[in-house]
Amino acid sequence: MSADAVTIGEAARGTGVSAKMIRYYEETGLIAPAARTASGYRLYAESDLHALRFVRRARDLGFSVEDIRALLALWHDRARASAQVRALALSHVSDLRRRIEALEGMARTLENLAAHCGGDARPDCPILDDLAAGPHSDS
Amino acid sequence: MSADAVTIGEAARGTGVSAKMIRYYEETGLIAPAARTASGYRLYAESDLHALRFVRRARDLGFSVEDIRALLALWHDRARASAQVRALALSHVSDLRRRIEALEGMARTLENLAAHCGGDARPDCPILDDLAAGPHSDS
DNA sequence: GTGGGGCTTCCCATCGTGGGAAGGTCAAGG
DNA sequence: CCTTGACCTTCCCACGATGGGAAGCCCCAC
Repeated sequence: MSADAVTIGEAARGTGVSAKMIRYYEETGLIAPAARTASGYRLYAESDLHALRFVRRARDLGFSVEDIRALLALWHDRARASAQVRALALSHVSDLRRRIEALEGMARTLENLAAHCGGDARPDCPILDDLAAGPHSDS
Repeated sequence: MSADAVTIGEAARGTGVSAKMIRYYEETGLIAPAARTASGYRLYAESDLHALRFVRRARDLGFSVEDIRALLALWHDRARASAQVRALALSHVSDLRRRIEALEGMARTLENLAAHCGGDARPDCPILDDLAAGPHSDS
């Protein structure tokens, strides 16, 4: 099995989580307080790095830190029901889908407006006109 | 022509921008400082409400306050070239598309994982396994 | 003239992240 | 043994956009 404990900098390099964020996660109780050397340096064992990679991956998947707290609890709970994990993931998916729809609507509206905007040196621009006209349902 | 100046509360109700945000926009120079009554109350004329609705609409379209600053400048500039507006809008669209793609990737990955997760009471769950396995390119 | 609602400013919190200062530690090289 | 430089520690501040709330003034209707 691999190496012993490493310092925070190596942990950061090895997990893709910045040292700053590792301390933050510890401070907010997302991860357990790290072991310390006699002089106060934090030490990370392989299992700690594993947890950090878990957090990193979940952040990459767009989970909030609070969601990750729940996921980690389920992860550490050997008797967890997969239904809970699945529900959490699917709830997050629908959240993602909602955000995607919102962004899609914005993008479509702007593309429509831009399509009718000459893009030349004339000052007529339906984009500004639309903005000035106030909110309405997009096409 | 319509009414005279209104107070910040009425402006908020009339534009959908909270009083708090109106003050913030003024403080950060996004909108011009409002006129004041003798006793210090802010007063908003129809043209101010127009600008606030412009900001509101642009926020709804996902523009950052900094982007809106540029849009407002172009709006106020009667000799603006529509090309600039169009470029700003399209650049924002590609930003939106990038964010959509990122969210889409997350959603797809999670849906794949959830599809292989029993969702029953057994503790086997590929979602947690994947998170624990660290980052990899999604399927 | 009093009560209640609206306005003012000021400070604080959020969420996740980064920057930087002031100071202790450690390992390598002279 | 001492210096140097890279690393670590804690602490505070900042972002962007928004909301909450306190303390205090103002205005209108009764």
